[in-house]
Amino acid sequence: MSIRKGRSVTISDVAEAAGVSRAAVSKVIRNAYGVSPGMRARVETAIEELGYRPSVAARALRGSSYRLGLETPHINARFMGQIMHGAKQAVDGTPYQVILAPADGPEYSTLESLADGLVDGIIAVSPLVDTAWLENLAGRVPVVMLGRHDDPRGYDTVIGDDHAGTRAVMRHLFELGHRRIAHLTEPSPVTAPGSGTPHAIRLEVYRACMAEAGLGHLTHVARRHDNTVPATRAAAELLAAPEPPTAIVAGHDDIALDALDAIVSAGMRDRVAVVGYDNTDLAAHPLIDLTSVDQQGVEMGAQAATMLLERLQGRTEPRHYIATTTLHVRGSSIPPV
Amino acid sequence: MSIRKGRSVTISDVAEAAGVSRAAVSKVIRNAYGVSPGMRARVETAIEELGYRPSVAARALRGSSYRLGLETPHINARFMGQIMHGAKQAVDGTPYQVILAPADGPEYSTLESLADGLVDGIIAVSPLVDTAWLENLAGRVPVVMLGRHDDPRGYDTVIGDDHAGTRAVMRHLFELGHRRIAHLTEPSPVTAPGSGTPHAIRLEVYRACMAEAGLGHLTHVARRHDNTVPATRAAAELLAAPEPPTAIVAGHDDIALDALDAIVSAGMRDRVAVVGYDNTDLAAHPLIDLTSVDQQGVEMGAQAATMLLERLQGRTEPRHYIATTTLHVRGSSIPPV
DNA sequence: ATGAAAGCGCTAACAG
DNA sequence: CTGTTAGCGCTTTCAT
Repeated sequence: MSIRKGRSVTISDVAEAAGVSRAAVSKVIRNAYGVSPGMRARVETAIEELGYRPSVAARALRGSSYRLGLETPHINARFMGQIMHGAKQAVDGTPYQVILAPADGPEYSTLESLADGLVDGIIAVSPLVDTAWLENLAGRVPVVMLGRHDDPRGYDTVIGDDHAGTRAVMRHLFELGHRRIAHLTEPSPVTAPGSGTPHAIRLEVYRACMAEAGLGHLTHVARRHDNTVPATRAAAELLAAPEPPTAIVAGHDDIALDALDAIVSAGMRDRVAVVGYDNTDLAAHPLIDLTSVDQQGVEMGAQAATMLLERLQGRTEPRHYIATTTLHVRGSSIPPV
Repeated sequence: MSIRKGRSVTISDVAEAAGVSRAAVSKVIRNAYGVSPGMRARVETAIEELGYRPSVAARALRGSSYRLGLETPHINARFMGQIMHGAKQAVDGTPYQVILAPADGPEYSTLESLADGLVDGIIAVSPLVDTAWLENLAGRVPVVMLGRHDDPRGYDTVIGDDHAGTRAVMRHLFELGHRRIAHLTEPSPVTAPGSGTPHAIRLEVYRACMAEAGLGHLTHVARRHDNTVPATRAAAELLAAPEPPTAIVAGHDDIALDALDAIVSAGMRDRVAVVGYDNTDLAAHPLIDLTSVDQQGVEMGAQAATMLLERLQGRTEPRHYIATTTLHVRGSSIPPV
């Protein structure tokens, strides 16, 4: 917190002030082996007095930046908050920091730009990028992917149990007596069959459950579309059908909120059930009161960051973590009328 | 998008492949003056073929990282989304990118760590840091501060018109007939009188309006407290009073949501009005339907980023932007019973 | 218009 | 235990 003017103080300044070599200062700031207590003390004093802060750029060029990058698609933003929280928690007490790189468009470019030497490791939610491409990326910098149901060798993964979570939702709705259940989800690329994205799996499980219950003919999948059809409109269209669904299974809570919006706007508040996914903070709000699947976002974020730290410490075998899910039943899942 | 193995390709590799000097490659990638079309073409081809990406660390060490840092306190997260969006929009088409640095605890350290050579400029929301300290920081790297009503020379500011916004809220409530109006806001440090933070100003204006209306004796300020008293509880206490307020003016929308939570839980849904601030996306949701002050968060973010870009291009005189406010009246501001 | 060369601030061998 | 040295990949004078 010392205040200094002008060009910033470098490791040489500290070395000079403490009467030691730059290497010695470097060792001190990295807690490296081989520094006498006396020297350490003098160096630390000098650092303090000069208000020295190591240049991230220089460190990164030579070794580590001590930054972990979290790529966050703005989609599903509320869930990302949980991830973020967990990740920060996990790096607490380490020299590492988490920075966020918001991905607007193509995820490739955001990931590349993170890998361009800015960070020592990457946590990302990029369901659509190619596995081979990711393996390659992971060869240059440690990578943990969130929400990928693939089984890669080069990077770690953290996923929720989308099968169990979705089955719990369907069972719950069936038990309530619902038969005409629709699924409202993300645009096709993210839900393409076999793509292995969480949303693709939720969709598959939805279909499977409907079929198993002998309700295959009532299967109905609606999607929002980027920049053209917001989820609210997709939901409204669902509700305007001659025989509207009695329950809507939303791909995640943000979509569920939009579904609720459409339902309320259509004056069908107590005729259509809604279930979300992620159990974001809003779900518990009494005005929303949304039944939702909790997949431990905070824990997922923490695991992801921890895995990255392990990689940074030398682990090379891949690890894959699966978070358990819990259905939180709230007021939005009413029985059919 | 080319895929390569092993150690990443450097500027030397490109230079060699194109049969030119490294300096030439550097000029090409920076669009600098003094490259023949022929050379440019060959270099670009080589870059493409090799999948070359400049190292951010190396560039930063020597000049710019082409990264703009946005420090975001997790408080008031929904508003930050607007800022973020605007900032990204503003850097679109420039070589710059926005990265986020979430500030958990002391803002000083997050700011420092951004300034440690990671970014070329900083946008921050740090109401509590010392002006002199900030001026110093701004001497090392361009800084734009959001929500600071001070008049600094070294950095730029972007603020909303908190006076006008809050006056609009109070006028609206008075016109509805409210007299017993409470204010629910952030913990004291951020609302300390004279601190010049947006929340301090909103509080002052609230007090002033109450006094001007001859209602000084009904002034009632409640606060949430970090980690001890959530806003929901502070609101609940307000409602439990013998003569509860008929309207609650919340410091921002997230607090307003908590107030609504408490009100609904207390079964006082149609007896207490609530007004928020920031007009976040949720305010318009029919289940929330929150009257709120719009202070153009997206525009604020865009302005902030633009100002940073201007600084990076050489501007040195400070600029200060004030966003206008608009009150969006919705269902949450009911008249007193 | 092009290239050679000198660093930016730091870390990692390697000597002493 | 401590210091010397050689770069990391890039930008930037300054010659040519």
